[in-house]
Amino acid sequence: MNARMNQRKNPFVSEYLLYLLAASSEIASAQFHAHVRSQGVRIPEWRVLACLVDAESMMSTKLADFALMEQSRMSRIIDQMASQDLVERIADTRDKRRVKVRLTSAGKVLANRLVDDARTHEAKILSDLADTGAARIKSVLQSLLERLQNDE
Amino acid sequence: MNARMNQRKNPFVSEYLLYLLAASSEIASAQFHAHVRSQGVRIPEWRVLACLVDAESMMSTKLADFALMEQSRMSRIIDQMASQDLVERIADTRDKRRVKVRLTSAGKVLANRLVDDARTHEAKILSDLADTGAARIKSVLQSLLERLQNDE
DNA sequence: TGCCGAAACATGAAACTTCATACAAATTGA
DNA sequence: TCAATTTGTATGAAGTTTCATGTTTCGGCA
Repeated sequence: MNARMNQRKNPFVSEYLLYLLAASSEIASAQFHAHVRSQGVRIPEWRVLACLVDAESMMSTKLADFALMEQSRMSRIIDQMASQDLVERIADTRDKRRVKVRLTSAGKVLANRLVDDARTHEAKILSDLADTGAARIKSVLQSLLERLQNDE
Repeated sequence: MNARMNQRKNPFVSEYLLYLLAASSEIASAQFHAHVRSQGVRIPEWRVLACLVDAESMMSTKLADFALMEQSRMSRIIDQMASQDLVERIADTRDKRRVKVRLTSAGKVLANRLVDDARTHEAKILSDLADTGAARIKSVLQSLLERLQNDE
């Protein structure tokens, strides 16, 4: 099923950093995403839940930024989540252009449940990696992100 | 402008492995993807080019697998690339169900050019990372991928 | 203050992706 | 051998995402 075996046949792609990143992300996420969907939650919704779980509320643009999606898409995701009573839009009285988004109590319950599942799943991956050169993967990625952000 | 700054505000997400992977991939790729688009090539097409650059030809299903996309989507991408004369479908005489895809000579030219650009871009990222804990990122990701593949 | 450009969101229309399924060819195994 | 199953690919219809743009509200500054 999954790609990237027979690396020998693809010298370029199988050693190309951006491919390794995309493939790792894709494959690693696939397992958990299946779980998310089995709970009736779509991936973009899960991202919103995950971003809001630690924040009282967040401006919709910033949410889009964190959740790695376009503003217009975020706008529609919020629509859908609002109609499921998972989040609500709050007017910002300081700046009337802004819309803050926050979890409803049903949203919080769902978000906390999924975040727990995510932590469990992550722990499993990390423990599989424990005896591997990949053990420090999180800090490696954090450094990469930091660098990437500095030169844009 | 990109997310993930102010990590303090998002304890969960900013330390969650799958998020770090997705964000790194997304952000790191964004720069190069802009270049790809500026050449009139869409991202899925670039992936196909990159996968084929080292292979004489590849079965369409395997191509979808490598390029991290669904079979039905790949089928349509191939349509479009074929109509641009970048790839061609070849019947497999051994197994008539199969369709092999290979680059046309125009496709090869484009693929080689973009792969060169990709290598240059990658070298730049890696050299920015040289003095960082992230320097061994490629082998870290390769280990991760290997592990991920073993337990599916 | 009043004007102008920018920022935050929302939304229609076009484009793209997914899902389910269809069809054909190969393989299995009774 | 041949029915049943699996594999490889294509495609319609439904759903989603993007792009361009509209509206509203801010902020800067002459």
